Amino acid sequence: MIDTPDEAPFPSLSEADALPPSEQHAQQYAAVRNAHETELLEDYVELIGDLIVHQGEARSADIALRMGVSQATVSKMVGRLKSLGLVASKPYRSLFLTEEGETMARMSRERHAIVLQFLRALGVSDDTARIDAEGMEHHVSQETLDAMQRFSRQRGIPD
Amino acid sequence: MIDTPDEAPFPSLSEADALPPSEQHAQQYAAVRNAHETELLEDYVELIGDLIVHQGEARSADIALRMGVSQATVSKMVGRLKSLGLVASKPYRSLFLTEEGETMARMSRERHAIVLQFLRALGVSDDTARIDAEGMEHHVSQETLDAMQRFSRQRGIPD
DNA sequence: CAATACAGTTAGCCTTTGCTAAGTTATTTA
DNA sequence: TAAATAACTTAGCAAAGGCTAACTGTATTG
Repeated sequence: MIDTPDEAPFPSLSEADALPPSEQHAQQYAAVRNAHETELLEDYVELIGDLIVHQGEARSADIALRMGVSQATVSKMVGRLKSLGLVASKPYRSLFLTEEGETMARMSRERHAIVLQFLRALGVSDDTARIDAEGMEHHVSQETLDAMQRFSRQRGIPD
Repeated sequence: MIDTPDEAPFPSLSEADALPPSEQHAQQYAAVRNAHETELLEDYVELIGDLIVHQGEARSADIALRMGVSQATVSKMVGRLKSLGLVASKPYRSLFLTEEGETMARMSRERHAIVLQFLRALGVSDDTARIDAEGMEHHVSQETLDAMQRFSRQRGIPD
């Protein structure tokens, strides 16, 4: 009896009822795996950009401190960022973003800001909003970002 | 931190937020790293639960198909889930959730449903909502979940 | 200007999560 | 029921992202 009961033809009211078609399902997970590949890179690049803006320079020790990670880990990661053409530096000196790195940093920062602002507008407390935004920002599509921005603009900050 | 915009309807994106204190900043990243450690486990457990409900049993081949991953990967992962006491099975037979696994599956499923419903209520298209929900669900705190649920209830699903 | 402290790098290890290829067990079917 | 097919497991590899310990370079300062 191989009658593998494939997907229900129509999605019912309560979503808990139907599994998406396998192929679509697989794509969802693939999208998440994909996001994971770039999100750490984006976090580093975003942080480096922020440090340059706010502290004048980006030093490995500060990155390690803020990321809550060892300096060795930062060193290795910076090597990866350099090999990807996102960061430039001379040995033992502080870090700079390439053109491409700048672009990534700007986009990350904007996305981060939109999500953070949105969560606050939704009525989430500041501390929680910061934590959740950090995790969510890499998994939010442009379409959802647009919806968030629309909502924040419309609602502003709740009373 | 300084400029939590309580008055400004929408703070401009170019306006650079000050950096949070290092310690708090590190905690944010730690929270994300922490979420990453459990989210794959949760995805597997949730999927296993869904397969049992919708197809009567959870087989490795189906999991591999739906996760978009090789069977070998599933086999290894299932070993981990078993060693964590979330899944039970006999060799070469299909999978079951332990009590603990059931609990995790239920919680994941609920969280997933809340996020998905919320995104739709926000006006995001179905396909996008599915993809984003899959990525976001593991990074959403209880406080934010509550806010999302409030919003969905209040606004309902737009037709 | 030498000693010390601080910052950055390198080497070597571990775990997780992927893969392919090859082997084992279960099921179907000729 | 034997052969073929499908499902599952195991072995061995790789890349990412952590770590500590040891080393090299830079900066301070007595």
